[in-house]
Amino acid sequence: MFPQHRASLLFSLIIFSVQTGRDCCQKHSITRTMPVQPFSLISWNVNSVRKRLDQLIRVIDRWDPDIICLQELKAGIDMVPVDAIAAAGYEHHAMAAQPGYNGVAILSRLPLTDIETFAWADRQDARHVFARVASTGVGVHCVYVPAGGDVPDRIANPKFDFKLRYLDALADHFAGSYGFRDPMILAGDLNVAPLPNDVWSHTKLKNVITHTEIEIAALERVKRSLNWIDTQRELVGDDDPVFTWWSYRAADWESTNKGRRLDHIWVTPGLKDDIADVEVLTAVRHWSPPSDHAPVRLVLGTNP
Amino acid sequence: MFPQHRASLLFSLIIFSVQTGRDCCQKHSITRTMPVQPFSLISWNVNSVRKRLDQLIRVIDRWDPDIICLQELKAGIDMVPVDAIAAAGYEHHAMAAQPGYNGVAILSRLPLTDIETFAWADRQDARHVFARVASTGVGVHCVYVPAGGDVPDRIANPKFDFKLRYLDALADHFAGSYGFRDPMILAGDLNVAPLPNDVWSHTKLKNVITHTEIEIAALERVKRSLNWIDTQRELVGDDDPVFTWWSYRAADWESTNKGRRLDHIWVTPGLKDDIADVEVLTAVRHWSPPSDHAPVRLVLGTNP
DNA sequence: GTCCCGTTAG
DNA sequence: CTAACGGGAC
Repeated sequence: MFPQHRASLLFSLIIFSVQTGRDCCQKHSITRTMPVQPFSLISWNVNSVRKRLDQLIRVIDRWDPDIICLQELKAGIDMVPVDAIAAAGYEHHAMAAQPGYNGVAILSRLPLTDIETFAWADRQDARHVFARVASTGVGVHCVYVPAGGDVPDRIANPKFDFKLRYLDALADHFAGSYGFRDPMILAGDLNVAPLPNDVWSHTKLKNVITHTEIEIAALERVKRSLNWIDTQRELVGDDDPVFTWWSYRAADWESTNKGRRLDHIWVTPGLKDDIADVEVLTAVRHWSPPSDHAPVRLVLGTNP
Repeated sequence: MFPQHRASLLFSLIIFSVQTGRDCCQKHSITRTMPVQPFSLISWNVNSVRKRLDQLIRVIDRWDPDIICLQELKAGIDMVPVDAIAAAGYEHHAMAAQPGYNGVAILSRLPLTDIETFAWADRQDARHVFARVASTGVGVHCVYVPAGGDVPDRIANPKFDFKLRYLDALADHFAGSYGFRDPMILAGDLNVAPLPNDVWSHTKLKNVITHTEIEIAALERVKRSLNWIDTQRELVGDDDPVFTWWSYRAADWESTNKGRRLDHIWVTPGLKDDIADVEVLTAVRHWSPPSDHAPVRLVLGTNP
């Protein structure tokens, strides 16, 4: 069912620095890479890394990803079980943590460089961490976009306003700090289900947060900032429903299947042809005690 | 190690009503009983009946008591898992519950009568419930005496004052409402360790609540009210340490053994000769997740 | 240390 | 519904 891989990596075949030309103050030195062995990345909103530690180990045992992007750590930096994670083979990590809320981490079998954490839209939330895989230069953004509260109104609901400003800041950052040819992956809980088939009912959710027009437009701006490719839709097209999240409040979440696709893995255009597989690990949503999000797994293969 | 019994009961051999004579308004009709088969009762401060439900079932499976007295239910009446308890064979219960704190219950395989709940010392705490085993007339008091806070000073610490007033009210109730020949059992967390060998250090705990002189005197008054017999000390004497409680805050509670005997099972004088066995079920304190109290088990045998 | 509860957040 | 937190209690 699921292809099994040994720990692998993107080998750099052609390495050259690129200046985008649109920006005089390029932050990162950029590397063009070519995968010769499959490389896999799992993104998962764990809803508490402490409560989900056992399941994280199970995910590792079963899929053995090279990189894991976690969102909603919900633990202060000292409370994240880094020792158990390192013991499971992920000795390298880039993390932004805060007590109780938010928190993102990139876990890696291989050394990471250029680690940065970002706090957008005038709040110190731990929602965005970046790192490059040192050996290949591939950049990884792990992002947890604000949920946005209940009322889809910027003025009545400051959380919704924050969400939209967060997405705008993210778009500005990508447009201003990287080049189109920088090989990067963006993985995370983006808290927006942009397409009709990203929700169980396009009509019924038109006015509920995660599927409103204004959020979809804001996410589209982020996507355009670096011509990001939505790997899931690149592979399966837009015509089939794909969900990664099912509310806790429905006991029969699988039979009713009122899900949404809130978790995404994007790649920059240079990696588009390397997309070998993308899948939602729905099985994990059945494990106990569950996160409300299922992990998403991307496999990058050989570019012939 | 532990004698195993089938569900059993006290058969009434000689049944006659008794008037105490000291009180014109006797509340209960009284029955003199004689056990012909072993009868057992377990008293346990569970520190949340919800968190300890699995362990309660294990206790039942292993010791099969006729009556179970629970303290610190810590659940509102609708939150107590009575269905699971009934499924385990205890279809009859007398309960006083309140959300969050306190809460006592008498669980029984056999029908109960004369159920009463009491709230002493001007507070509506759920700390005392009474019932009679219908078939035998033996009365059972399940009591959770207030802990009393940290400072052993009636004036500085209202909780300590409440504890002492609670014990006084309890003594008055027993003296005023029952006769010496009424066969009754008092089981519960009395939150007092009266004897030197009821604590790990008589000297070090002389001024800590549960072992102060004034509490011991107050408990002694309760004991005298009906000439209650302390079954544990009746059987083992006063010279050996016996503990039923070990603080959560010591990880190595068993090796250091800094315990106290806070949980007691008393009987009225008529049942004294029936005491067959009393034991602290220390094994249960090892189960996970533990209560800080171990259950106490009383067996009443045949009176020849 | 463990548990309840209300609050905040999702 | 699930989770973290802070406060109170033991």
